[in-house]
Amino acid sequence: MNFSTPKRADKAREIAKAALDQFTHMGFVAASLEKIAAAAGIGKSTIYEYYKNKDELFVAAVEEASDSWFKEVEEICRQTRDPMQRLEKIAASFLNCEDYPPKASQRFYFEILMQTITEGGVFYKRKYFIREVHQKMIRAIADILLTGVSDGDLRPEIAKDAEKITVTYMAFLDGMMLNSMVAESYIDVNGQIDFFMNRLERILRSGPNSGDGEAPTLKTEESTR
Amino acid sequence: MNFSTPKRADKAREIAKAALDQFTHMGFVAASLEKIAAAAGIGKSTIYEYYKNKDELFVAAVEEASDSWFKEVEEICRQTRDPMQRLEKIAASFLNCEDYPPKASQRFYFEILMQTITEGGVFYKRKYFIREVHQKMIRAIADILLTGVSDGDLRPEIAKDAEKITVTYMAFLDGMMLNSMVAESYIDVNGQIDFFMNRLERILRSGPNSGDGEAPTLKTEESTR
DNA sequence: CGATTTTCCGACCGAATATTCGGAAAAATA
DNA sequence: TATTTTTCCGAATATTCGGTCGGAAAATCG
Repeated sequence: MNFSTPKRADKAREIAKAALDQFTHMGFVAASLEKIAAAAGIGKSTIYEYYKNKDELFVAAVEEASDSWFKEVEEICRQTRDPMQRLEKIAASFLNCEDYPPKASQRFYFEILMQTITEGGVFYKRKYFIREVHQKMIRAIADILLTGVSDGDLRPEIAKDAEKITVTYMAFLDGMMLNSMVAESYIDVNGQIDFFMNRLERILRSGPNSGDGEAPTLKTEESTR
Repeated sequence: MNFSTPKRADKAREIAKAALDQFTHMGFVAASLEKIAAAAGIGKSTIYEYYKNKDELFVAAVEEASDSWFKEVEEICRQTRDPMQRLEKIAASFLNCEDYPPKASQRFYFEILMQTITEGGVFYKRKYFIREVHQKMIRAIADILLTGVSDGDLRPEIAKDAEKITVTYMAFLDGMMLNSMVAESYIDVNGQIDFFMNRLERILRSGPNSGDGEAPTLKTEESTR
């Protein structure tokens, strides 16, 4: 649509934010345009002045969310230089370990994935859009690893596996996110993250003996709980 | 409902299977009762003779699916004794590495999770149901690890971490499943699994220092390329 | 101020879809 | 065979929702 004037653009973003909020709390289908309009304090048909249809609105909401994700990663990287600490902080923020009850952002993340996966989903025929974001995420994480290597904080040998490690790390986060939502009552999510990050650190970190091999520096497992 | 007579029970399962098929291919919302009925070769309202409503039907479909998952794990454990091989086979079957195009079972798996996570989802107020299945899955995998330890195939020290390792393994599988559906074009899923399983093996397997000779199927990383 | 453009929205529309209902068809029973 | 019970389903119901339309209200312009 036409966002030429700044006023229009502002209003469009306002609507997108309200939409993001609704999508996040109730999912794409359940978040009806009526509810979104009500949340934005406008009439339903006004939405159509700014977005062609519900799908476009969802796209705008996704952009809103992904922007804030990358901003958060940037912020974390600004606050701490150590690569492992960065990864830990990103994991924590991704899994929202503190403010538990909401868990809203995770749900939205899965909504996006579902819309990409399911036939007829908003992104099913626009995978390129989600892939772009996804690849950008991978690159952001891989960069942390590579910077860690060139800074001498991580083993140099891992550079060639940076992407594989990144994908593994992200897959773990995705999976734990699911678990945390289904099984929060009997799975110690933070403990699991500690456990994983601990193992990961042994693989990545430049140890006293940088020799590859199994069972490197023994570390107390007690730190996980 | 009343499944007293065997005939009724059979028919109910037949309907549940047709429903599972539809849910799997189109998701909970898109799989209308009309389509399900058509797939089952019955009239739409006949479904209501066997299930109170769509939600109940979904529950039945989930039971159908989880049964077959556990049967598959059992079968894998019957076919191979080595714990790492078991885990690899389960991962492969979970991620459906061979018959790719369908990817249907994964989508159903996520449908279940979404129905558990999203407000108003079928399982949102029945998490206990999904948790039971989930915990049973964890137990099944953890058992493989513990059996591996007591058979001397895996390090004895890992026994106390069996559950944490299991959850990590499953979280990775869940996450990779998502990735495989979104990013199949630029992520080498099988390579990632090999990579993860390889690292896992180094942690779990009784090393050369335990006198047991080194792992028979130790892979080089090159095997992924 | 009057005219024109832009922004807004209430009311409506059509398409789905879950669920109900009444009775037909079939099966069981006597 | 006659009757009762069970199984089935076509048609109707109610509701929800995405999207359209025509015109009111507000802003902009000359």
